Amino acid sequence: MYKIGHIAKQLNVSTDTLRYYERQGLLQASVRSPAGYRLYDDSALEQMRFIVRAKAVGFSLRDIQELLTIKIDKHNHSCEEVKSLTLQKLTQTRQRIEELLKFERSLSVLAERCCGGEESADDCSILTALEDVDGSA
Amino acid sequence: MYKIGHIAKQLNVSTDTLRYYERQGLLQASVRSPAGYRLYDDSALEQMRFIVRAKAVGFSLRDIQELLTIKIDKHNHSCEEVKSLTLQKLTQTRQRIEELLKFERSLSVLAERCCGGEESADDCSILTALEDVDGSA
DNA sequence: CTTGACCTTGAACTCAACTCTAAGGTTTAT
DNA sequence: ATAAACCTTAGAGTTGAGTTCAAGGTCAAG
Ligand SMILES: [Zn+2]
Ligand SMILES: [Zn+2]
Ligand SMILES: [Zn+2]
Ligand SMILES: [Zn+2]
Repeated sequence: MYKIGHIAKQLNVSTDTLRYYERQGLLQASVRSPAGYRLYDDSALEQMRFIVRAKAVGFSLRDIQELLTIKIDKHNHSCEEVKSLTLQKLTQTRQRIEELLKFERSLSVLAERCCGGEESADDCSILTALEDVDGSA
Repeated sequence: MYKIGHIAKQLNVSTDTLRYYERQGLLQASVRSPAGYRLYDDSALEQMRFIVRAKAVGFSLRDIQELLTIKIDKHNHSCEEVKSLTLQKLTQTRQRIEELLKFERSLSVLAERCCGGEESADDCSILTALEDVDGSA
């Protein structure tokens, strides 16, 4: 049985994060010590690893809750549900990437055109582009 | 002179957003009507357009504040400052894109391997990957 | 027997960019 | 004259993922 600080170090998260996940219903301590300390067993540690890995591939805590619900009772859930969550996250991620790529292209163009010199910004092409109706943003 | 609702419609933002921008120091109404209504002139409208365009290329409201400070007194600011803000934002954007691309690749791999069928999730490869230490995440 | 490292709680705070609510005043059209 | 469509304010709520705080209890070592 491990105390919260031990788990935190193992998984490189803060104890606050572990308590927060508990409040969010993601990970309960297995038992409490007589003094009220949270005590985690190996299966709790494994569950926390699952959470950390799911976060590392881009799932939100809410997604992870759903994944855990399925994982805990696999037999009454289907591959389809899991894949659907994954594809949904994939779609969201791609949309966000598209949006950021637009930003990236606009910002590159703006940066390329500006001389970046020490002289006054009176004729700065970046400001001009943002002012003009014809800013090629 | 335009009332807030007029500006809001023109620029496709909410009146709340305009009031919020005012609180944030981004855009003051030119004057107030006797009844206390905000009245904007064309230069205020232009400034709001600037803000909207800057947002559209990915600048945050805080960035935009800095840009406006420069824009309002171009003569005492340099191209270098403007370009620096732009490059900084570009770097941030690229970093975020990199992060999301990692998510995207991991999620694609997970999704590809899962059959997505209606049968139970007992052997779902996605769950397995997230459980196993060897999850190729 | 006390110091320091650990643990507990609830509540408030953070960031960003709004959005919403309540309770009211103004303008315009019919 | 009254209803619809505006506008005002201060302040609270939202989302997501935590972090920080205050005030205190516990445990091992020296
Ligand atoms: Zn220049
Ligand atoms: Zn420039
Ligand atoms: Zn399957
Ligand atoms: Zn599957």
